[in-house]
Formats: sequence, C-alpha cells, structure tokens
Amino acid sequence: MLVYGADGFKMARISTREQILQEADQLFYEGGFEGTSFADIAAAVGISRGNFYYHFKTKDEILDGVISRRMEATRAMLDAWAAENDSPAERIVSFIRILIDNRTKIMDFGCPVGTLSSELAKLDHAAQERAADIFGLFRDWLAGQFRALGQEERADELALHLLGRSQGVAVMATAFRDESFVRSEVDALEARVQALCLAPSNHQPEEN
Amino acid sequence: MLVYGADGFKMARISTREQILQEADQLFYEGGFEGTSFADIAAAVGISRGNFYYHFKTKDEILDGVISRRMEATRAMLDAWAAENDSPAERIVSFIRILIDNRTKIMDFGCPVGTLSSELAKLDHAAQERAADIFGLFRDWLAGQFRALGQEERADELALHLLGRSQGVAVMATAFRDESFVRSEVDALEARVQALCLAPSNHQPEEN
DNA sequence: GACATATTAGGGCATTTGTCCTAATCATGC
DNA sequence: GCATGATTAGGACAAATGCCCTAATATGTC
Repeated sequence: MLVYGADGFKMARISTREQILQEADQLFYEGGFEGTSFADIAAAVGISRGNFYYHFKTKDEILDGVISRRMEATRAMLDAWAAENDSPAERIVSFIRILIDNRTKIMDFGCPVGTLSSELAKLDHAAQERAADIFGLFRDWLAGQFRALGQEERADELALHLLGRSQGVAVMATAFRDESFVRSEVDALEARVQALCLAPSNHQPEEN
Repeated sequence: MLVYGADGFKMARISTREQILQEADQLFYEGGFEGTSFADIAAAVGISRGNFYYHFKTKDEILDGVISRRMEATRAMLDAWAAENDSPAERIVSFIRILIDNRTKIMDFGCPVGTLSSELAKLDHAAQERAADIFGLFRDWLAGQFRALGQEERADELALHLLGRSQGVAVMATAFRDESFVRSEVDALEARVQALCLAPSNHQPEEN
C-alpha cells in the first residue's frame, strides 16, 4: 500500500504489514485479543479481509507479530531511559513514571503487558510465554539498575517486586478508575527508590 | 433438574439455575467471559442449549448472576475470617494467605476478581462496575480491620494498598508461573502487618 | 512495452456465536 | 388420573467468526 504525496511523488511509507501490526497492537490492547476480530483490524487499516490473508495466515501469526513489535518497542524505551538518565535511580523513576504518563489509558484498559499475559493464560495460548517475555525485559533491565544502585544480592528480587507493584497499581486503577491512588502509589515507589539510594542496607525501610 | 438417590427418593438438589451459575462461574474464571460460550456452559452442566434460554435470556444475565454469586461468596468468606480470628491483624493475614491457598489456580488463571474486572473494562461492559464492587467488599472489610488496628486515618489507604499488592502478586505469578515469588511477597506483606501492629505510627517502615 | 512478481479486492467457506421458538416431558395439586 | 404450570430437548435463525481461493491490479525490471 503505497501512498502518494500532494506533489505526486511516492512517499516513503510503512508497509501494509506494518500498518496491520500497528492497528492490531492497539486493538488488542483496547479490546483484548479474543475481543478483536479479523474484520476489526481490516476495517481499522482500511483494507479488505482477503488482503489480510496475504500478510498473515492466522490470527496467532498477528499476535506473534504484535508481541515482537511490543518487545522491540520495549527495548527501545528502556534504551531511551538509560540514555536520558545518568543515575540508576533516575532510570528506575522513569519506569515508575509510566504509570503517571499512561494513567488515562491504564484506567481504561489496564497495563498492555499484564492484561495480555493474563488473557493468554486463560486461553491457554501458546504465546503466553512470549507475552511474559516482555515482562522479562523490564525485569532484567530493572535488576541491572538495582545492581548499579549497589543492591547486588537483591537486584532481581527488587525488580520483580517493583514490577508486581506497578501491575497492582494498574489493576486497581482500572477497577476503581481512581487516579489519586495511582499518584500516591507512585509517590511511595519513588520515595522507596530514593531511600534505597541513600541507605542501601539489606533491609530497607519504606514509606507507605 | 431433579435427581433421585439410590433409594429412589427425590433428593434435595440445587436448581438447574444454580448449576448453570456454578459452572459459568468456574468457566468465566478459567477461560474468561468472552472465551466462554453458551455451548461451553450447557455442556458443562449437561443440558441442552435450548433449556438454557429458559433460565437466562442473555449472556449478560448469566454474568450478572455470576457476579452476584461471587459477591455473596466473598461476603461469606469475609464473615468467616472475622469469626475465625480474634485480632484484626490475624484477619488481615487470612486475606493475605489466599494468595498461598489458591496459588496453583492463580498461577494458571490469575485472580478471579482482577482478571474479570480487567476483561470487562476492555470490553467496555456495563457490568465492569459491579465486578469492581467485589473489590469494594474487600476494600471496606480490610479498611475496617486496619481501623481496628489503630490506623484510623490511613485505613482506606492501607486497604487499597494491600489490595493492589495482592493483585500485583497475582499478575506476576500468572506471567512467570513463579511460586517462590508469591511466597516471598506474602512473607513481606505479613511482616508488614505485624510491624503495623507493634508500632502503629503514621509512617510505618516495611521489610522488603 | 513486456514480463514476472508483489499486492490487493471481493467473495465464499464451514463453523460457531448469541438468541429464540416450539413441542414434548415433568412435577404437583386437585 | 387429570389439568396446569414448570422445565426440558431439539432445532432454527441471522450474524459473526477465522480461514481460504481466485481474479484483478499494481510494481519494478529488463
């Protein structure tokens, strides 16, 4: 699907395949995997359902592509956070802040990673593990930052803990549509990182 | 659907309607609301799809019934915890322990309350609020226990926080199928309750 | 301009979905 | 043992589902 600009010249454009993945990504997030049909995606892209089959033979193939896309986007985001911040504490805060930045969508649809993982688990879908691998990217990256903070022993534990905390915030934000809860939890998490920074003992007190 | 015992006498039996709700409850949990069809439920109960319509006109009606059932079951569970334990701290620990008791199912299907709430949010389903009301039962009950612990001011905040923490644990347990993470988080949460008990200051340190 | 390939539209397929109707069967009180 | 209402089975319905085929069109190369 090539698009021509006003001047009549061909414009560099994303491929139809990429457009499909883009729309599917969003639809899967906002409506769920099962809740999104071939027709929904085709309509969103603006192509016929037949054309669809040329690019993806099954719905699972689209899911696979969407997960790959999300992994790539996640890697890019983590790299950007690493580049933008000099200290590991600031980097971890960047992670925590996605709860604030995406609060509106989170209150409407939850966390894209967590909800997909949960849905695929229920469907007993083979791609559940790949979906969980996105969590793995965050986990490893966060563990690296905690290690840089001097938490050698507990780096992975802290990473898992923080991931879980943010998932809990997302679920509750969706259930109660409560923005203030998101903010207070984010504040608590940020304070915790700062405290870890100042007193990297083994048993770190936390403000609640 | 009446059932006869070995002696030929009619047995007091749960109604077909109740059987439908029972199976639907389980199927909705293990396969999701959208992932479960009329036919699935009818097959599980062992009745024809036609008979189904006599008891529930629409799928949403079944969902409504399932949510009501879950609310009733939740109330009963909370009452039991209150009756079984004398101290508010022990009652809160009873709540935390469901993560341990149901760890296998949680690793397979997540938390029944959280996953239903998230799915209905994505489907933009009218029953999402009612699903969240189940969270409300836990929230109010937990807040009551924290109040009894002397946390007048922060009772609701602590209740929401604990609810969120347990949701986070459930999501991560499902994603990574990691039982040890569940246990360590549960230990941390229990330690936190004990600490609150001993030193009910406004800013309570927490072990991590 | 001719050609091979890449891409697209349109429709069709069997199956499943939620919903609904009708006729048969059951239980129960008279 | 009969009448009445409650319950059930079985099937029908249109719409939607995931999947697939074919013919047409566009694209890039020689």
